[in-house]
Amino acid sequence: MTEDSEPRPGEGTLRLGDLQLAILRVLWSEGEASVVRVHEVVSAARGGAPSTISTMLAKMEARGLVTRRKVGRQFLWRAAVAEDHARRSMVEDVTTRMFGGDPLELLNHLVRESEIDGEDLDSLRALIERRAREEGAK
Amino acid sequence: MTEDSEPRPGEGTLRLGDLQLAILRVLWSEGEASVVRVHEVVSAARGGAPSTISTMLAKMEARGLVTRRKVGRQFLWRAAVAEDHARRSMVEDVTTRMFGGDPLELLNHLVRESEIDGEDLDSLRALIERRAREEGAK
DNA sequence: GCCAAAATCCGACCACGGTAGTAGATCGTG
DNA sequence: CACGATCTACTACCGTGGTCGGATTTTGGC
Repeated sequence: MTEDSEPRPGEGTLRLGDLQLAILRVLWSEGEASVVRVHEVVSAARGGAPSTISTMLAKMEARGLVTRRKVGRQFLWRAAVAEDHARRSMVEDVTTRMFGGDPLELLNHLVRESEIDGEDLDSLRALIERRAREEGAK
Repeated sequence: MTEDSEPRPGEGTLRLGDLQLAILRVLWSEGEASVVRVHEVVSAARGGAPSTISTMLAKMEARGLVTRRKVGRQFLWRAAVAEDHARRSMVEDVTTRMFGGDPLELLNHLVRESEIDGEDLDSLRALIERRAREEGAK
């Protein structure tokens, strides 16, 4: 048991800040990226110095959100949490915090409050039918 | 124009911490409540000293999230943001951050990933039909 | 009128996201 | 070999959520 002592980020709700999310998005879409590369993409949308990215990446590594690997004179960074996991976690968070933990309530809210046109309604119907079939066949 | 100089909390996405949300929940459900009353309810679920509630309430007043009114020897606090507004804002936030701002993507995610049984599927269908009627009659 | 109880206010801390300046290490090239 | 270009690491700050202890104010009762 020499490894595996870092706290896995799977437990508990992971809360990501804006910068963290922006960094993760680059990592998710590119697989691996250097600080310079991440900065290139992130700064285009929101500005900031390279050292800001570097510092944040270090903090995120400490929390087990990313890993790094030395290649030549630089590091290549990689996300340690899947985009899907982040999405799931964030949706679960808002569900718990604002809808008593009931996803159906959130669904209800979305259908009522969102800007949805007839076409969207159709694809939503299709979605439900697909899910109903899976449910029936289980 | 002697009043109305506090920044209205309607602009921008309002991000609420756990304690803030817990406090607001009490205020939403009771209309008005004293620090002691809020503490009574909140501490039951998560502990904490009365002064913690008091301090947080003060910070929240500075941000325009709550208002207060003197009654006898104590203050009665009242939420300045509607529960509905908070819900909408939080859902919009996660939609923007994780689903490219497209509510339909979030809907999709929920139908795919949530624990939903046949009955839920039925009420969801009803929801959509109702919305479709409104949409058609507009 | 005075005191104990009740409630509030004030100042202090910690954790963490975000931001960056600057120093240190490394490498390619003239 | 030395120098400038790259990259990374270190340190320091600010804002804000969260947490209190303790001082202060207000009151009701004796």
